[in-house]
Amino acid sequence: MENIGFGHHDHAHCITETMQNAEEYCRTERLRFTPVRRRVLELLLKEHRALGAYEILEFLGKEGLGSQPPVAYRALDFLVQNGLAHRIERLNAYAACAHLGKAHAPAFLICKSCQQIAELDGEQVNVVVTAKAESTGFAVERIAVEIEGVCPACTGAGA
Amino acid sequence: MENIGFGHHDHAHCITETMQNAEEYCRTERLRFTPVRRRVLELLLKEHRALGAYEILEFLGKEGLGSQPPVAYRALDFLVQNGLAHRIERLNAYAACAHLGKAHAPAFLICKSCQQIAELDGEQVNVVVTAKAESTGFAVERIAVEIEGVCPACTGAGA
DNA sequence: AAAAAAAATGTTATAATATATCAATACCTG
DNA sequence: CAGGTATTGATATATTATAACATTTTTTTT
Repeated sequence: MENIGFGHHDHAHCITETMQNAEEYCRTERLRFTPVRRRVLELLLKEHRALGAYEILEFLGKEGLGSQPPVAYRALDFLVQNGLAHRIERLNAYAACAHLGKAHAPAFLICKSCQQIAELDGEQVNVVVTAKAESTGFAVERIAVEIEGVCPACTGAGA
Repeated sequence: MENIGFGHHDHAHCITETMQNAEEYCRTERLRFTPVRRRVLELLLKEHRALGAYEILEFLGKEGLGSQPPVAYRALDFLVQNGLAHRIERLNAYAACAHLGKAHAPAFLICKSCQQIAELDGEQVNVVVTAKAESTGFAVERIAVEIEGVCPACTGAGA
């Protein structure tokens, strides 16, 4: 798995490609990629950072796609449920998944300064942690690894 | 570091010992271990699970120690800040630290069924994650590892 | 194609979690 | 004990999230 970092990249391309992957993924999985759901994923990709449900709702409202909290929460639940987005517990916020569809073990880098988040490959961590946990008889279902700090760009900028 | 698990233990002893350690820790660090702060830590130890701020506030209210949210949040902030308790992001809740005072890298096991939490030694995970993160130029400040699943007791009970 | 079932959306209301602000009090420290 | 700092008290409000039920859309079955 490739680590998606904080570096510069072809953002327009990363959006269209991920959206295409999402379209295809939903088609093959027979999931309904409805307008609201599609738009929420697009917003997450476009902003390229973790967005709160109410931030998303604000965008949706402006675009006539709904203005009540459940609209945003339902779309986000759908995306998270199907691995198209992740919930960042630390921030009570949501970010587009950087490795669409593939089962993976994300570890998140959260920049305190610019709120951007990056997704590291947490597979190794996952293995270690699972072994440890299961040796105690605990049945692991979900692992969240969230790393708070300052990204390279913000460190450089003196933040 | 010893892993604190879900097994049976001498709970009264674990409370008094941890409280004593906390008292001493605060004395040597010149921290003010005020009645509210002391009581909140006691409650976390007594319940032996993650408690929400408002659950704690309810206890405090009954005991005349304050009834407004900031009372609970301030005490919890103090405990977390000084390593006497941890915040469990996944639950928006708080748990007493099982390894008082020592710098450590906790990883939490969260039982979906009984809400008890256990603290694993996350040192190994910490090292792996920190190396990975810092190789991207990210300055790590805080790592949260939270593992959701079902504890041995609840698995046995068919939960 | 019509009927039935399932999934998604619209809408209202409210619950749960958290913080800002400012006044009052307690407690160190010189 | 005067002055500064940390803590607590109290009010208000912000932020995040869900329950519940009506309506509409889509899919499946007949």
